[in-house]
Amino acid sequence: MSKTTIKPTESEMEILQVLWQRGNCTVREVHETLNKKDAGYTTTLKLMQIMHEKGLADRDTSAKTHIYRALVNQEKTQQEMVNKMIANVFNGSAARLVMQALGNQTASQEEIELIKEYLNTIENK
Amino acid sequence: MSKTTIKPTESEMEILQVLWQRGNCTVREVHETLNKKDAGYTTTLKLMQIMHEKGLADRDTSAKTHIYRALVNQEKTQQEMVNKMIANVFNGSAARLVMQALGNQTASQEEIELIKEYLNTIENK
DNA sequence: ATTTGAATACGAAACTATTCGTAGAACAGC
DNA sequence: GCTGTTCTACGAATAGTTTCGTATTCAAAT
Repeated sequence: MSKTTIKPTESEMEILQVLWQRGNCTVREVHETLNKKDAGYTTTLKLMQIMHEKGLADRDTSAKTHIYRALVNQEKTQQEMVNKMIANVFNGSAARLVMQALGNQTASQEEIELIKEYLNTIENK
Repeated sequence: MSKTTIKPTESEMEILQVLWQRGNCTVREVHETLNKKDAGYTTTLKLMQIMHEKGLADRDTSAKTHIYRALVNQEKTQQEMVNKMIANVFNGSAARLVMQALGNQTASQEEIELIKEYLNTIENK
């Protein structure tokens, strides 16, 4: 069995989203993408250094300004977090989570169509 | 605007699930329902006392053994946590979360049927 | 009434996460 | 070469979470 799964913290997740979306990034780029009023630059730097220590991110230190990239897979990480939430918040019922997710304002008509197509896909096999 | 939403911690969520399922509970009942090998009784007690301080739970202290009940609504809390996850992990896309949730082993055939019905329901209005 | 067992209260330790101050290195422009 | 800016490194302060040890209270049973 491989090493126990690393669960990113909330701050780490925010940074991972930027890295997943934009690929290789400097600390400055990440920091400005998530422009939180509260946190300073060195906070973002520190967090990304910790992510490197934990194995969540890799970095190229050949130049003065380091380039970071995500080391964990986006789908796999999302899958793990959803599973954890199903177990921890929805008592093991994926259906309940889905319905809560679709019942809110963030689920648009197009998204619902996407999901229906997807349901057909997984049902036909 | 009401007071800022309280986000339960992971341990608090475990306890809330018991309170939601079983209604009124003593600390002993909660502790034995989630029989974690690691945590002692006073740990559960302390957590539930903190939940009371935070307003997550109410308690009846008229008898020696206190009776706790959840003060936060299950659906509302789940909704908030799903929304947070959509924002924080799925970049705002409810559809992506749903697909990840349905793509794993915890989604059974019956659950998928439930969801299809639900989709028809919300589409017909 | 004394003992025993179970409950609460409380504080502190251990751990984790987040934030920032400060120092020093690298570099660009003058 | 200096000067100022940008970057990394590092340690420490702060905050939040989880854990448990210990003291005390309460009540039931002997």
